[in-house]
Amino acid sequence: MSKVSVKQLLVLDGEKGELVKTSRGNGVRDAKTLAALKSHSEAERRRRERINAHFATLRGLISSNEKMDKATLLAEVISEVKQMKKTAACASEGLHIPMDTDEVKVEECEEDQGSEPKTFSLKASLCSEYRPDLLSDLRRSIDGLPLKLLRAEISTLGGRVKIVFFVAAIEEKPEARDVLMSSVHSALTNILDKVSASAEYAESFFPRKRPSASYFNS
Amino acid sequence: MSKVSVKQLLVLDGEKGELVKTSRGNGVRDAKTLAALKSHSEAERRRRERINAHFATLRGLISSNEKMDKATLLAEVISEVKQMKKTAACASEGLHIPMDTDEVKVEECEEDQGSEPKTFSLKASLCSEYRPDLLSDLRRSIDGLPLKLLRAEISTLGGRVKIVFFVAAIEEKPEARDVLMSSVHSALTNILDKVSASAEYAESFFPRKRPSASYFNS
DNA sequence: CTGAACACGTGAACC
DNA sequence: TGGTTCACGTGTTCA
Repeated sequence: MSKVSVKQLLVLDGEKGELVKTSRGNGVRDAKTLAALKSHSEAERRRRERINAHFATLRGLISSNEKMDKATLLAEVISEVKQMKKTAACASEGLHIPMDTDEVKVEECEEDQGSEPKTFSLKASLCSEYRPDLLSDLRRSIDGLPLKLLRAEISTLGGRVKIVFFVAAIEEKPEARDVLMSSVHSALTNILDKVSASAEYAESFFPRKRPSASYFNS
Repeated sequence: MSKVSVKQLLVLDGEKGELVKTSRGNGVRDAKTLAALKSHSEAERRRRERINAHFATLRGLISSNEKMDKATLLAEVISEVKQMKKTAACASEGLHIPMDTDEVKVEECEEDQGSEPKTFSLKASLCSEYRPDLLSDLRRSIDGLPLKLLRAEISTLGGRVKIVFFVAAIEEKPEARDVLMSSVHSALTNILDKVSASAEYAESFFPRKRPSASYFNS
């Protein structure tokens, strides 16, 4: 172990709060460790400022206009996010409105009965941020599968898009259904991943290493 | 001020990390202050646990599946909340709902200033009954014009569709604007005529009014 | 060895 | 006066 194990006493003067060394056994080698300690505390201070800036931002974002405890602020944020996710899911389910959560869903539709050969229908949906090649990618993925596209619905809202399409497949074997459903699912998931990869816009604006050019104060 | 101002030296043993008092000048009166100190540290510990529990909850709520820094986690939460608020506001107010009357509209957007070459933006919209080849017809029309498609919004409701798209054009001459606008308008009108031609019989049943999209008006 | 990230205990301020 | 919240410096650990 690389424990430093400095055999010395660090004496904290309770009156002035200064830290003085009582170098026991060796001379003045504390210049380095002192500098290290200082940079350490400064780094920690920067970290604190970063986090607290985000806290301040959250305070501004939360509808409540009272000043809150850090903990209760987080609790408020949590409940608000939960509520928003719930209503978003509701809106996305009932109406076909693309809400905030990216998702892909594949479910079985009603059985096509009586027709020969036997077919079954799927309802697949993809909800994501829009990107230019989304539709062509989607078409390519669908074309690559043994499916017949029955109907498709596309809706957009504020840069987001929800695509629902209904496809039919010939049922060769009963066990082929799940395979097909999962392959549809993975095809859509790939598209969704490609979206989030290409739209990787970083809203991060915190200088990693900068001699503290006055963060912000509001 | 009720400064305690204990005149004593606190000696930190660097080897074991223990904190020992070297009571300077007075005896062992720390029984009370020690208890207070302990309860203080315990309270602070509880506070930390509370906050960190909320951090953990947020980690679970955020869609990202990586484990993140506290600060980045907060940043992520902030951006998600912002996004949610944006789409929520958009959904409640600015929805482009396909209404009862077929129409095509072409209007000028805000001027793009400062960019070279000079461009200007148009907002064109088409609202009609849906038919299968509508989108491909539209795309063909748009591709035939000297326009750059900036953004398009498609929304559907009950078999009707409204398509709004924003295009930019290079402004060669000032008088070319009106020419271009009218050509866009006629292109869309042609598409709309083709739609109503294929669904002509339905027009006689619903001359003018329709059950409108009432459930968007909360 | 430097740096980043965390938990901890403590001083200060505010009911 | 305690009780509670915050900021700070520090020890520790990991990459």
